[in-house]
Amino acid sequence: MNSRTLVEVPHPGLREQRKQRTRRALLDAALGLLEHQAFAGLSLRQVTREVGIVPTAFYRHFPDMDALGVQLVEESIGALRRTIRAARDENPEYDVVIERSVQILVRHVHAHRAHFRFIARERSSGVAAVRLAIRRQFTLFASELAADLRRFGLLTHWPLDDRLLLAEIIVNQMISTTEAILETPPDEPDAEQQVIARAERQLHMIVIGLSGWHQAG
Amino acid sequence: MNSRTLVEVPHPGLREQRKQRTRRALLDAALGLLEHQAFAGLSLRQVTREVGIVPTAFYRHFPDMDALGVQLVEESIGALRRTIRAARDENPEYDVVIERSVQILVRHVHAHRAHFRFIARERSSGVAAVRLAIRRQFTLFASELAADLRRFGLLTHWPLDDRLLLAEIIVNQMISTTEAILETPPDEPDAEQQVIARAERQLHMIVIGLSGWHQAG
DNA sequence: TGTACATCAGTGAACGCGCGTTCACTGATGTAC
DNA sequence: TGTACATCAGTGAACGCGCGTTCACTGATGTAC
Repeated sequence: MNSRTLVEVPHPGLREQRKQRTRRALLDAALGLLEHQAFAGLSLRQVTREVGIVPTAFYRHFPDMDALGVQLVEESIGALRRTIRAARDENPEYDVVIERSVQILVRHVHAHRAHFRFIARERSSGVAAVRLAIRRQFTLFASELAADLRRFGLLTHWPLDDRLLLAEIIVNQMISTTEAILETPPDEPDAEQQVIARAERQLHMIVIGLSGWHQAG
Repeated sequence: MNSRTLVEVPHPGLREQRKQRTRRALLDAALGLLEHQAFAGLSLRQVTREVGIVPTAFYRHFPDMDALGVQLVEESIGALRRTIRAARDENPEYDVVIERSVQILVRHVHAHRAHFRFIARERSSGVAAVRLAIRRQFTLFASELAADLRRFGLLTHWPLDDRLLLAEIIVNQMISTTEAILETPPDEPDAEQQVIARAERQLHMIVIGLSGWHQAG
């Protein structure tokens, strides 16, 4: 199997390398333009102009703009989910998970600001294909979180359904936090620190406050 | 003052009546078209075509499409806020407020489905003027709720800041619930009943679960 | 290694379309006397 | 009540513009021998 792969792809090939570079440039150009406009308002001609190729060359890479948008969703949320999963695996003790999770979210939003702005904006508006792709990823997120919550030890006596409801609340809260981070000016660390502090306290309120709920309620 | 008003506007005048009817028709036509597309993609010509007037006549009513969008935001959220405030005033006992609030939300989403879809979609994307108008209304909502929470008796010993954080969590949760209701097909009451049941349980988890938090945490 | 042919990323002209906005206009409604 | 003028919501032609998509093409890269 290894040798077969080597035979089929000895090295990518100069032409293929250049093609991949152009494809990447189209995705990055779109992402850059999406900082200041909605995906629905983004034209094929704008993107190719930004890259420096002729509009018709776009069709060598994507059948239409929708396909480019779905690709952006998949690489954005894919990277986020992989990193958050990995971080949760590294920190199985529930009492540091909240601080760590907020830190991870903040770091990710900084590192992939454009991707997150795109996701936040297209989440509930715009092109149907893009919106559905985003929604599916968030559902996956919540169910992964529900499974992990169990491992934290606090909520093992809860029914599965209630852990899922709680996971949804947390995901909603983190989406809202992401939007708040994106809205703080990049040059105001104080404003952002305040957003972070608020997010941590809100997650504490939800998770720790609710840990005793089934006895109390 | 009364007589002055009567003198100035004895009756609206035939021409003024017709103008207001056309203005209303423009707003309603836009709302109808927004069921199936984003505001940023809505053209002045589409709206006037729907109403049956010539594109240039649009300028007799609004300086541009942005102004029409902001007007839609204000009438949508204005109506919602007034009704929810009134309902809370009618039901000062905190233990019925959750069920009542969810009922009110559901009834409103049904009665003003198009308005709510518009708000949900434009909340985080699209035109800046519209987005900012929506955000301001939600902030007002949360601070009104924080004030009312105090009156329910449960949270009087909490610091003001924490009541505000909790109010934000609840508003986020209700926005999320609204989006879930909008996504259930109108002809599937079972699916919607499930959304309602989940929303009520999640609000219970937040409000009742957290009421003992300051002692426990 | 050298040659002859195939592939295919990117080119450039052309198309028809819907857009926002301008402008001078029309004719019903409103107002002053 | 009747007349003469003012207002102004809606008209219709025209404009320049950016759009997505088609098509035949070019020339560098890849492949078979």
